[in-house]
Amino acid sequence: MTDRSYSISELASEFGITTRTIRFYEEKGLIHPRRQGQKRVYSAGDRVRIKLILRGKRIGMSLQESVEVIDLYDPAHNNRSQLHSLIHTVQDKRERLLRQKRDIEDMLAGLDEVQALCEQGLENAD
Amino acid sequence: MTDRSYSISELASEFGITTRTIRFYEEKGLIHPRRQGQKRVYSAGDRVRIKLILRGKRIGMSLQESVEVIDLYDPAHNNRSQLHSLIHTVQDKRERLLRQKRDIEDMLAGLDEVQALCEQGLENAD
DNA sequence: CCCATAGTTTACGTTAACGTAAGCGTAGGC
DNA sequence: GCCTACGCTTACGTTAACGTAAACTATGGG
Repeated sequence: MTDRSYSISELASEFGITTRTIRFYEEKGLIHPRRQGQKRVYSAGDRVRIKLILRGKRIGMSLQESVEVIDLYDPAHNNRSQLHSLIHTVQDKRERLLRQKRDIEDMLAGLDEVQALCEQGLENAD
Repeated sequence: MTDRSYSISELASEFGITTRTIRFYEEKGLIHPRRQGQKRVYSAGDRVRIKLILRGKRIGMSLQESVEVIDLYDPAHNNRSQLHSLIHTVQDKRERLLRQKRDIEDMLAGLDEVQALCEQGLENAD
């Protein structure tokens, strides 16, 4: 069920992006769909990678940065020779994410205030 | 105390950006420092605006989007004729921020797993 | 007096992340 | 047999957000 495959336009419409974008991601080495003749065929894994890339984009990561994070999950990178530096990388990412989370919470608090002022303004306008 | 003024290089070094960046923000209409002769003089308010712009950048907002949010706090925009659309805008921003927050939390959870695997790998390597 | 420091303007260069257009192949339906 | 939909490659265009360089001004110190 999870091993079905997808066409490029199928994924494009699912994620609300263009086929050009998907080909661009391949051009940049972010995904590696296999081929049937000329045509690209995407696996469930390819689909997840795209999903994760888009998640990264939503929180302001560059494509390269997203892939960097995604590849952390890849066991291939888990050769013990680099486990320590990997942990360090993870720690860096975590700190940046926590800061972003604080930034977002601050901004949400600001929006709360604005909204309160708005509603107050509406009441007084009666 | 909060009404002191700042030179361009002072703010640049405080925020870890270049003077070019600050002038660029002015060029784009994001800030409007006053002048003493030729020289730009920044108020505490200008400083806060820059700070907020950089906060927006950290969470992946464009400069225009940041200013849009910052201007929500500006009472000048609070003419009741547009209070409803303002509330709508606030609601939109809020939803996007909440989604970003979820994205970040998901990613943090992923990092937790990676780290756990790393530490496990280090133990087994003994 | 001269130099170093900090500031200014103008203008061309650069990178990321696609958009857009041209020109072509191919498989299915009427 | 031809059209339509979908896909492919190649290549130039575009926008945001600055970087970088050149050439000039102002000023305080030694």
